[in-house]
Amino acid sequence: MVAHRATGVVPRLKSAARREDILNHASRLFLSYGIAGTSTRMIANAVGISQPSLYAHFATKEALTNALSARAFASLEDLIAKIRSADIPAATRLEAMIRGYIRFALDQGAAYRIAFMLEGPMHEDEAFNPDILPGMQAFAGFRDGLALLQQEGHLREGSTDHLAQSLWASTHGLCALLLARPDFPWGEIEAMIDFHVEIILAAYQNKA
Amino acid sequence: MVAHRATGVVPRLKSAARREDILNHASRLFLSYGIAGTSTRMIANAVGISQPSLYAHFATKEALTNALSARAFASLEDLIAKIRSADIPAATRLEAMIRGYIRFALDQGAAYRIAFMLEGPMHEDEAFNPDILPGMQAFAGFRDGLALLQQEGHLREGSTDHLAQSLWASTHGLCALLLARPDFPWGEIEAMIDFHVEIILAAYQNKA
DNA sequence: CTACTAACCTATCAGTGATAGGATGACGCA
DNA sequence: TGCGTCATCCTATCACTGATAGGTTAGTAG
Repeated sequence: MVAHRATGVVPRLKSAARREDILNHASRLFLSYGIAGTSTRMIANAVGISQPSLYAHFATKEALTNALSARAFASLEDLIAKIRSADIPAATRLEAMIRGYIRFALDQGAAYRIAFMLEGPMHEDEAFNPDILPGMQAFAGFRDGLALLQQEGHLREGSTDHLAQSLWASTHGLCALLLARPDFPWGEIEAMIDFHVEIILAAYQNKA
Repeated sequence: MVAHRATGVVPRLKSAARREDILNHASRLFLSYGIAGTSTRMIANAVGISQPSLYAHFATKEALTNALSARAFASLEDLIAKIRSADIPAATRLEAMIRGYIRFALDQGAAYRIAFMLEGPMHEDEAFNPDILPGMQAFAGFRDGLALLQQEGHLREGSTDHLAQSLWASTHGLCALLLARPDFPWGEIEAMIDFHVEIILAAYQNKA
């Protein structure tokens, strides 16, 4: 763990490269030990720099976690955009989006947690945290995709906002529980996901 | 905040009473400052005892939060049991359970978070945490209620376990998002809840 | 060769959860 | 009444956390 520093082998890096380096190590540590269970010293040690050096790149530990979340959600946004414009039948596009979302949440557990499962602001009138924006943008893409499906008649009628939020909630619920309670007796997880997706599709899709 | 200690007014209490006292203050503080944002010293100060004295009642801070969760979930279990045996038409019992669940989650936000939203064990093979059991028992009651409804023909067919977990996920999803992201532009929250409940009922209820 | 700047360091801070070991007060029993 | 016993509660302290202050070093432009 101290290999780098002991041998003084760590090269000085341009700020941007070092920043990516930090994010990569932090991401790996968060997955192993959780966010609260990973200290800034652990991250710095893994990178091979001193703990205060982290603060040249991120103002706080929270900023670091938010940056990590932002990076991951940029890829979710890509994923959703790709599915929206993909050459697949509109009828199966909703399923692709839902399955893509679930896969992303389980794969990028740490990032997903940061964006949607951490303790939020305590008072509703608090300032909106702009670092959370990437998650919100991904959701906006999701919503727009639904709006399009609705226009094409593949989504049930009703307020698109309500539908998007409700569908989001139903999908998020499974992701959140699987991430928060992996020790729950879920049975076969893939089967559970299939079951849930099927019910969601039946509930939100237009079967006309 | 230091009123008690400064005046030496705090009486010695029998262990059980002091324990309840601690839980009550901790619950209030958790709601205001979050779990991570509430230190053991804040709790001790509010109660009017020294910080180490907490450890006579709870082995760790986590044990305290778990106890708080357990206490709250006992009341959720009561609520569900009450609804199950209540003199209401079987057709509306599902809706009552879902709405009761949502109301509980939003009212007892801190307890709900502890049971279902905190960082769980990192490795699936880790020992099952018995302090989480109350939440699991409440879920078991929920599941049994669904099994009964299914027998009576008010729930769609299929694996009761899958149905319970899926319905749980859908309901939990909304609760979790509302708790984690109160700053999201939800619009009118009550309307959102109504909308979601309606969709859930249509998806899981047997309309025969 | 010098001056500047970004990268990086050591030393230290207040605050955290948790532990060790001593003081105090109530209650049962002689 | 006096004496032990034991639960309650304390002060002092631990290792560790996130964060800050201020000095050092390496690369680079002139």
